[in-house]
Amino acid sequence: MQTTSPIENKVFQALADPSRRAIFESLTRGEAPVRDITARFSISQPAVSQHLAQLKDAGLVIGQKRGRSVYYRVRPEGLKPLIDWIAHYRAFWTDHLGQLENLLKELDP
Amino acid sequence: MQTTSPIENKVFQALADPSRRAIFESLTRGEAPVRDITARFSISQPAVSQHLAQLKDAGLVIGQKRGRSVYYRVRPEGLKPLIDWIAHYRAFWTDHLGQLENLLKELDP
DNA sequence: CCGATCTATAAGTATATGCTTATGGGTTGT
DNA sequence: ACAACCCATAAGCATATACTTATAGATCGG
Repeated sequence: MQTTSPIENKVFQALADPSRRAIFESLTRGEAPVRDITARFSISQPAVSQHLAQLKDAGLVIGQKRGRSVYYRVRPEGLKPLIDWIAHYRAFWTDHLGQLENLLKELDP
Repeated sequence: MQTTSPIENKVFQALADPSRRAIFESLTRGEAPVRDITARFSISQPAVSQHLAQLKDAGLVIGQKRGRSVYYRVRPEGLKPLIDWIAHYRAFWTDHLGQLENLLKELDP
């Protein structure tokens, strides 16, 4: 609609799909080749590759080719746009309700 | 795909659309009736109402009828699922890279 | 070298999504 | 009461999206 950075868009959109979130979350347990990721879910390997491509384009994961496998792992910095987006309204939250302050304590106790 | 709470899904999906993020962000400036929100963007009033309905269903905004207007405002607690989702992996972030710690300092300085 | 394995990409399809115009219900001012 | 206003909802449409199967390129084991 207007002033939204492309990367921010990509991150939000990548995480909007439950399958991609599940894949992303599963990579939290550690890097894994595509075949292993595929085995964890009930969708086809191409579907997984397509999701990974989108996560990668959003900067949320990276893939490293080793032999005939491609190992994917999470890129924590990829979440920065998401965190920045929330942080952008910190002043508002605290001024109006102070609710976020409590929530943030859960994050950084 | 699997174990994703419905509300979490709704929040992520609601924020995935740039128009809805823009509307949500504009409500950060304060409550506003639908007509005012509509005036801020270049989409029709029904489109705005549909976006607001989805944001409301996700718990991100609430609407209050006053006269013939409906004033919408942000519901900060609505972002909790988003923050919880990030926080859920805090241990992972800090254990592996410690990157998120720095990011969090931006949030709660 | 050859068959098997691993992954990405192409092509096709069904559904979801975001928008539009049309309309109806509710509220206000005259 | 009536016209104007505000909003939500219905219906329709064009595009986006998430999946499938088919396939080709790359790599490994025997």
